[in-house]
Formats: sequence, structure tokens, C-alpha cells
Amino acid sequence: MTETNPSTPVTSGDVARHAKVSQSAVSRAFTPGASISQKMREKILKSAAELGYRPNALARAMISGKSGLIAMLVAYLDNQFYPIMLEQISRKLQQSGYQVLLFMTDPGDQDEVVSRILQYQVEGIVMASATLSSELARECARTGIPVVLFNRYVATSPASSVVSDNIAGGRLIADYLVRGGHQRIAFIAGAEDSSTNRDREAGFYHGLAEHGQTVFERMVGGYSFDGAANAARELCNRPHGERPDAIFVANDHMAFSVMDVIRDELGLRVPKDVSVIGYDDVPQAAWKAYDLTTVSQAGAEMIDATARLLLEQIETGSVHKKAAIFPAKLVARSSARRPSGG
Amino acid sequence: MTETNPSTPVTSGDVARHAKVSQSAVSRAFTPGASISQKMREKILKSAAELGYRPNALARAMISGKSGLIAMLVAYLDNQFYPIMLEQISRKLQQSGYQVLLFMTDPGDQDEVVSRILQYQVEGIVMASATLSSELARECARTGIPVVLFNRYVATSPASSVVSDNIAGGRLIADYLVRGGHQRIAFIAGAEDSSTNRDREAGFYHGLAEHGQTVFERMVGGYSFDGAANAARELCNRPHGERPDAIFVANDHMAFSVMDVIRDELGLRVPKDVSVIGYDDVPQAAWKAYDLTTVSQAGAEMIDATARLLLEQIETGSVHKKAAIFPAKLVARSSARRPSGG
DNA sequence: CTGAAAGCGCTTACAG
DNA sequence: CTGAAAGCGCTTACAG
Repeated sequence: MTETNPSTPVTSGDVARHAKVSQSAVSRAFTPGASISQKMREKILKSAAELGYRPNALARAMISGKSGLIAMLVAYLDNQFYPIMLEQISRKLQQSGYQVLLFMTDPGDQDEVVSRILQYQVEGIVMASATLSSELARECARTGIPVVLFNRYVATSPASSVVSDNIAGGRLIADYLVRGGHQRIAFIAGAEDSSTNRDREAGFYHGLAEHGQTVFERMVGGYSFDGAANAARELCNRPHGERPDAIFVANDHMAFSVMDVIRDELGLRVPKDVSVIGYDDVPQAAWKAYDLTTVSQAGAEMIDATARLLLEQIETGSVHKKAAIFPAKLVARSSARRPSGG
Repeated sequence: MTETNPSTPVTSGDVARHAKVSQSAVSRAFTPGASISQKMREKILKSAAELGYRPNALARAMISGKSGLIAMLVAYLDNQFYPIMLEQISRKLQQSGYQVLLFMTDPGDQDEVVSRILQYQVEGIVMASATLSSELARECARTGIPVVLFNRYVATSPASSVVSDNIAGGRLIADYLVRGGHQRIAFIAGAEDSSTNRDREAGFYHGLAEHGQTVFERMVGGYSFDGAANAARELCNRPHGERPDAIFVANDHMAFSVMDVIRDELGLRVPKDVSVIGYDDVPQAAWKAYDLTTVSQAGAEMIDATARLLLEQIETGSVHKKAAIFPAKLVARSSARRPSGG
């Protein structure tokens, strides 16, 4: 059952010949708002349908200088937060007439990725990948391609960014844990070079300090499931009194791993022996088997803002650096002891 | 901090002028294997670097007829199975020099999506979305664009497909549950029009029949979290003896929801009161809070096969219909009572 | 409103 | 090995 390229693609010239009109007319028939008579457009559309013609988006991009392509850079999709935003942002951009060119980034091939993105003449870039090659930022600024960093912030970069208030979020957690009566509050960090981790940690320490506490112990989980499990083991495989009575884990993805270790491996109870709080409020945080107390980022608003920032810059043809910050909200579930009273 | 399009893009002509060579020479310098002297290439590369030149992939696509673009159609990313495969296939295609154009499909805008895909001159299509517009399949066959259906099969479609043996998988589950001593075995279906559900269900019923059993009751969850929860409620909110003692849930994503309802809402124990088995073996199935018995699809192999089938057809320029079927494997965890003995 | 023509930035025969 | 030239399939001034 093999068929070799059945038909050479139909071009606007073919349609023109078939409809006995000029090639320009065919082009106009497919350009919204072009000056063409109703009658002519109908004739052309009919011919086009008969021949199965579709305009070549690449040719259009060439001549118009607008590819309709937006690059999305993502590092990994195992943390649910990213697939969800990828899905939503993609839908939004599609609705606005753009297409998403997906780039899975690798710590390795930075230059290669930068090169590919630019070769495809994308009109904008969304970066949800932690590793921002500074070369990419620079090249984009040079070329006038707007870049929006999603869920990260780089002070020295000319790129716009959309984040939630991770400092406030960290502080909310500290406050909640202290008011919950915890005495030995630990922290499991994500990737230490990420702005999310930096801000959550800073806010958290500040919050503790406001209550006269300091962090009981700090480990690094690197935003990975296994990294978090190791951190949890080291932290909690100790007698009562030497282990934390609460842990703030820098994101939900790691928090699930931490809860597994605490409950299943070490046989401790959550929150009775150890309270656990995560960050992101991914869908699984609401799953009853975890029922994770966490901080919700204003996901929908962040997604909207990302699309808006990007499209606005593309359409006006000017690149601004803007930073949109959305409020964070604590979602109290059962994985952390609740403050009594108040 | 606004900067308006700083520099007009650098073209091969600019580089040619700067290096005092012909434009064709510049093109050759960037074409692997082109006939050009070492000396000339170096001179050109140097000029290109100075000017910040990068070849325009769209222009190349126009003239060469190869866009380097592959469309991936995905319906939703909340079931982990899909983000993971999206990530892996994307990486594989990128490594082979292709770029992924992402299309989030909507039950609504079928024609619109079809049209966009074809306009972008993609060289191949991966469909991981359930809704295959038959128009897309037909158009692609006409145009000679290879299509690979991932994790689904449509007998009447000219598209290739990569699936695991869902019939065998369903049978494995029936066998395992019966041997585990279950007497009232229920089924919660996914999307009834999907080939995965159809095959898993068929295999499951066959397996039951081989042991002289029939399904105790059948509900439909539609592959959605909420749909599954409702099904579980109806099935299990009854006295012992009237409710199933085991449920095969057509995918893991729904199985988590079912376990939540059974344990948390209804206060029953898993597997003591009800055994639960899922399908897919997504990462979360191994999370200790669920520890879900499930059937593992040969994910890595399926991903490899998808990329291979597609690239092979692209590179040979001929479209075959091929169906790759991979074995399914039962992964025994603790959510279902294990067969005793042997 | 309509058509002929130029041109987007490349690749690739074709001569030399 | 190198360059001049044609051409990929469109959009868009420019005349009429």
C-alpha cells in the first residue's frame, strides 16, 4: 500500500488558470479585507475548492515578513505545571492566528536551539525553560523579537516576564506554618539558580524571621522527584525532636515525593508528625491521597498575560520590557496542620 | 525601555557583499556537503558571524520544498501520558533536524486545524489526538504527507499507527483479577469511540469469558477525572455484595480519581474492599499514595517507532500504511489483590 | 475592482 | 570550485 507523491501541490497560479483570472486576484480572494468583488471572490473560491488549493503559509511569511510562528521553549514536562500552561498558551495563541513551534531545551545544545529559533523567523518567544541562554536574549533584542519569560525573571535580561509573587507566597507559607504551631520548620529547595526558588526561599525566610524563627534545616531537591525524595530521607529519618515538624517544599512536584517518603518509607504521619506544604497548586495537589496544602499561582491570569504581552509587542512592532506580577494565594488542605483559632 | 526593530535582518546578499563573494557562495557555505573550498567557506563564515547572519529557514523551505516542520496534534495534556510522549517525540524529531509545530485540537474547529496544518507545508503529522478528522487523513493522502497515529488505530484510515496491544493488555487484567479471586469485576470505560478503549474492553471481556466470568457492571468515565469519579460513586456507594470487588479502569488518569472516591469519599479500602487496576503506567502510578497496579505500554518503543515510521516515509518520499504493535505488560503493585500461590 | 510586475531570501542546475 | 540566473509561491504597490 505505497503511494508516491500523488499530486504536485496546487498553487495560486493553478487556481488562476482554472478560474481564468490573474494570480493576484487569487491572492486577494484569500486575503481578508482585500479589494475584490464579491463575484470574483466566489468564482475563485469555487475553483480553489475544486482543485483543493490552500495558500502556502511559508510563501506568505516570506513576502509579508510575518511567519505567524511563536516559539515556546520548555525544559521538561513531568511537572504538571508546564504541560498545563503549554496547553493553555498554545490554545490562546492559536485562537489569535499564531502557531506554536515547540522547542524542548536541553542543558546541552543552547546555541543550536537559539540558531534554530531564529532561522524560523518566529515573531515571538515564550520561555518556560529555566535555562535562558543569554545569547538568545541578546540576539532577540538585536532582531527585535519580543521574548516573554514565563514563571521566571532575569533582572539583567531585556525580556519581559510574567511571574506570580513568589516572595509573598513564601512568606504566606512561613506565616501559616508558624501560626500552625510548628517549631522546627525545614525547607527543601528547588533549582538553586531559578528565580522561583530564590524568591520563594527569600520570602519564606523573611516570613520566619518576622515570627522570630529561622529555618530548621535546608536541603536541595533541584525540582526533581528523586532529589526531593533523598532530601526528605535525610531530613526525616531521625528520631522525633531531631527531625523537622514541618517542611516547605519548593514545588508540588517535589512535595508529592516528600510525602511518599515520609508516609510510606518512614511510616510517619502527615501532618501529625510532619506538615508538608508545596507550591504551584497543580491538579494533583487536590487529589485526595495527597490533599496538599500549597500556594496557588494565578495560572489563568499568568497565561493570559503572557499571550497579551507577546501579541501586543508583535502587533505594535516594538519591544518593551515589562514585568507582570500576580498575587499568590495559600490553599489550605490537610497536609499541614492548620493554625488553631483565628 | 522601548526599542523599535533595531536592524533589518541580515541576508545572504549582505554577507556576500561583505565577504566579496557571490550570494550563491554564501548559500553553499551553509549547505553541508556543498562544493566549496575550505578557504572560501571560512571567509564567508567569518563575515556571517560578524554580521550576525543566519539562513532564513522559510526561504530554504520554499525553494527546497522541505519545511523541516512536523505537526503534532494533541487534544489535552492533563493525562500525563501525553505530555511525556510529546516531550520525547519532540526531542527525537529535533535531534533529526525537524521542528515540531504544535496543534492543540478542539472538538470544534476541525477544518480550521486541518487547513492550518496544510498551509504550513508540514512534512509529516503525528496525531495523538483522539479526534481524527477524516478530512485531514484524506487530504494528507492526497498530498502525500505521512501521518502516524500515536496510541490509536483507525482501520479505515490510510494513516500508519503505533499502538500497544490493548487487547492483550485487557486480557492480562481480566486474568489477573480472576486469579486474584475476584467475583464481581466491573469496568469503567474511557471514551467509547476510542480504539484504546474498544480494544482494552474487548480484551478484558474475552479474558473474563475464558474464566467463565462476565463483567459485573460497566460504567463510562470518558477518560476524564470527573467522569470516573461519578462512575466510581455509582458503582461503589452500595452495601458489600452489591458493589464490585474489583474495577478495571480504562486508564490510570481515571483510576486515581476512582481510588480517591473509594477510599476518601466512601471510606472503603483498596484493595481489601475493592481492587483497582488502571492502564498506561504513567509516572504517578508508581507514587506510593496510589501504588497502582496497571498495564505498562512500551512507551519508549512506541515513541521510537513513531519517529522512525514518520522519518522513514519523509525521507523516502513514499507513504505506506504500517501498523506497529507493541506488547503490553502487567505491572503488579498494591492496588489490586494479588493472585495467591503460583 | 483587476492585472502585470517586482521582489521576499534562499537553492540549485548551468556554464565556465 | 565559483558566479549569474532562474524560480519556489506568494503579497503588494502601481497603473489602468
